Amino acid sequence: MSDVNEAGPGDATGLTSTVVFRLGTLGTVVTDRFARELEGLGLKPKHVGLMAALSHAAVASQQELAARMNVAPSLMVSLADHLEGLGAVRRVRDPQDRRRQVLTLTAQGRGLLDRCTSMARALDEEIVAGLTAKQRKALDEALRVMANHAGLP
Amino acid sequence: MSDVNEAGPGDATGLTSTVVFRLGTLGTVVTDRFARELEGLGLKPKHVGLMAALSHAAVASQQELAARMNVAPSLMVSLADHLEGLGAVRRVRDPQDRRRQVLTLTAQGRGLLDRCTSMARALDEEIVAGLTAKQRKALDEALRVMANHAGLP
DNA sequence: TATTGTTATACTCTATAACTATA
DNA sequence: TATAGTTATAGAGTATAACAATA
Repeated sequence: MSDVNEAGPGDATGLTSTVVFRLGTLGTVVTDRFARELEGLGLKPKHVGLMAALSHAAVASQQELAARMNVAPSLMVSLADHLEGLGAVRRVRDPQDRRRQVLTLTAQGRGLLDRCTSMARALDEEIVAGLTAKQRKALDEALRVMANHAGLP
Repeated sequence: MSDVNEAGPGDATGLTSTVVFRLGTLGTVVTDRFARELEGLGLKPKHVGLMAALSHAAVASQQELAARMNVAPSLMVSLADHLEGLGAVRRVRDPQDRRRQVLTLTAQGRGLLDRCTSMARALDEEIVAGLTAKQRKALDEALRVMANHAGLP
């Protein structure tokens, strides 16, 4: 009887062949790579995530956004501070409830997000370089379904 | 003319539909989830990654393993310390070169890795719950190709 | 009193640099 | 002198807790 842990690379049954392991490792290298490219814009992946969230939900309070992104409210403050400093978002007090800071993406912010999206698309090409058109489509669909299943945007 | 950033959720052209964004976000939530399950075993994902690396390359020095896992040698020390404390790995000085610490996975370590692999497989089921058998197969293949392309195990 | 945002603080992870021993 | 491993230190990232303003 063969020991599952004696398998070599390309291993069909070991830990490294699980979706958990592969999504985890690929996610890390891909995000690190994206982060390096973003450095030139003075941004980190979380800043881009916030801009993307704002582009979907036109306006939102910091608390709402923090909840949606699964980060602490205190972190949302520094993300918003940074983007406000770049002129990418505007903070306005909600007149109905002056405790709330409502964030909106500025035209400049949209432009910045567009540039980040272009960078991500270029990176996508590298990542899926070894896949056929059919496989890329299948991957896109699978990722979309899994993200949706996990409550992600 | 429509603005690409005005798209709503389910967005086909925005940042959130890129492979970069989806692999990144899914990777994070999946790894966090795995990490929570590992807590009961006193392990973190990196410890499991080291055991998996050892199960593939029967024996290896700490430096070799650090290079393979893309971590600093100093981090390898603490990972090995922890696993040695659990009886999962054995450290032996290479008699040929007494500077080298050669790590090997013990029988107990193999058992522990098996348990982690089972946990990962169970998690896999949840992650791909929304996919058909055909889609799961396509996903597996795509992940395998991309990991290989990125130089990952 | 409860809630939003902010600030202060601490914790986790990991890398870099200094050090020890072997070569 | 150079290298493997270790230890000491420092930085990034993020959360928790204390605080201020508003409800």
